Amino acid sequence: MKENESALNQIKRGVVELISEAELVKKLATGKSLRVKAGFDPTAPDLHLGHTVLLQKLRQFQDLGHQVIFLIGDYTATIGDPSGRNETRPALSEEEIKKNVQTYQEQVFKILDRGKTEVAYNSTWMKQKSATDLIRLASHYTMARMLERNDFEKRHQAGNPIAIHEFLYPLIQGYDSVELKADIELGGNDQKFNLLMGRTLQKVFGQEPQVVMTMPLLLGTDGIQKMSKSYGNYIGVTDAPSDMFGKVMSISDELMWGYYELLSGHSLADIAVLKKQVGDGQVHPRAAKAGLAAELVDRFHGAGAGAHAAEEFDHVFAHKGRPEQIETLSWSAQHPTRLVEVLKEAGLAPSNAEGKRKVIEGAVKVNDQKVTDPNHVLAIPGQYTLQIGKRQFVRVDYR
RNA sequence: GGAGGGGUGGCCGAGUGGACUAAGGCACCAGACUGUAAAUCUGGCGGCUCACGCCUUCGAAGGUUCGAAUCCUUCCCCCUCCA
Repeated sequence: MKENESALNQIKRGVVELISEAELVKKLATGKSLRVKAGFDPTAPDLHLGHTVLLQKLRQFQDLGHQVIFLIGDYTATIGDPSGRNETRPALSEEEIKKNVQTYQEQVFKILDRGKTEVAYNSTWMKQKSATDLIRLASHYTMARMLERNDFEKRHQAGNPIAIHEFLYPLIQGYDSVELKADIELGGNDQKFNLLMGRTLQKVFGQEPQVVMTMPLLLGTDGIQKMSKSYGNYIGVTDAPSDMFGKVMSISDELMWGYYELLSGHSLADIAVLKKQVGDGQVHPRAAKAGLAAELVDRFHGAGAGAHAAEEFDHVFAHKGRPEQIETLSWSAQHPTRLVEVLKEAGLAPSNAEGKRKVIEGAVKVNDQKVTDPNHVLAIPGQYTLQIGKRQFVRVDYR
C-alpha cells in the first residue's frame, strides 16, 4: 500500500486538476498496468518544450509500469481543436498531417520509452464510421452543455462564428477513449472539456470512466501566450544547442520560474530555495536562468552539451565574440556583391529594402566592422563574416 | 425566407472622392542601457531602384471619375434580429 502512496504523490506532482483522486487511487490499487492515453494533434511539425510537460508525465507513468497510448489525432486534425481558440482552426491537408505524424514519431521517443508506448491513430476507427454512427454519437450531448464551454461561449458572446463541425471535435476525442478503453487521460489544462467528454461517453458505452488529469500549459517565450509553433514563441526539442540555450536566456526572469517548475528535474523545494536566493541577491538571476538553460540543453542534446552551449553563449554575447559554428556560403563571382543584396541573398534580411534599413540603422557588421553606407560593395574574391543584429551571423566566401 | 449591420496592413482599429503607403495602439526588427531579462528611450516597420522615381496593398471582380479604401454593379464571406 505504501508503494501506491508514493506512486500517487509522484503522479500528482505538477498536476492542475485530477478527476478524481479517489478513482485514481482505486485504479492504482488494482495493481494492473493502466492504460494512459494522451492525444496529440499533428498540427505542428515539431515538438516543443510545451509538449514535453505532458510527455514527461507520461514517461513517469511508464516508469511506474503503466501502458502509455500515444494517440495521434490524425482524424481530429482534419477538424481542428477549438480549445482555447477564438476562431475556427484551418483544417489540415492529409499530406501535411502525414508529414507531421512522421516528425512526431521521430521526436517523441526522445522522452517516451518506445517499448512501453502504443501508438494509435484515431483515423483507424473514425474512418470506419458512418454518418449514422456520428449522429448517434452526437445525440449523447446537448447544445446547452457544449456552449458551457468557455471558449465557445466567449466566441458566441463576441459574435464570432462557431462552425457546427467544431462541436464534433470533443465528441470524437471523447470517443477515442471508448475505443482505447482508457483508464486515464492526460491533457493540457485547456483540454479539460474534451477530456471530460471521454468520461461521459465511456459511461454511455458501459465502460468505467477514465480518470482525467490536466497539466499546466507552458507559456511561450513571449510570456503571454501558451507555447505554440503557430505563435512563434516556442523552443523546439530539436533546436540546436546554442539556439535552445539562447532562447531560454531570452525569457523574462518572471517566466523562468514557471519553466523551472514545469520543465526542470529539480524538486519543488529546491526551486523554492533557488528562488529565495535570487530574491535576496545571493544568486544572480542570470545564473539561475543559465542553469535552467544548460539543464534543458543537456536533456535534449546529451550530457555536457549544456555546459558547452553556456560557454559558447558567454563567448558570443558576454565577450562579443563570434560563434563557433557559422553558416558558410560559398559563392561564385556571379553573386551580388552589393551589401544590401548580399544580406538578402544570405538570408539575413527579407528584402533589399529591409537590408538597407538595417545598414542605415547601424545593425550590420562586416568582419566586425560596422558598415552604415547602404551602397557598400564587397570586394571579390574575399571572405566576409556578416552580422546583423546581435545574433545572426553568416560567412560568405567568394571564390 | 425577411430586415439591418459589417469585411481596412501580422492583430486591433481610424478613415466615407484628392494632402492615403492609409491616423493611433499592439506585436515585431534594430540602436542605446543591460544580464541577448524586464522597464525605459530612439529609429524602423510593402516591394523594386545608387537615385529622381516606379509598382503593389483597404474581401473579389468589373465600372464611374482627371483622381477611389471612400461612389456604382455583381459576387464571396461574417454578424444581429425576425421566421
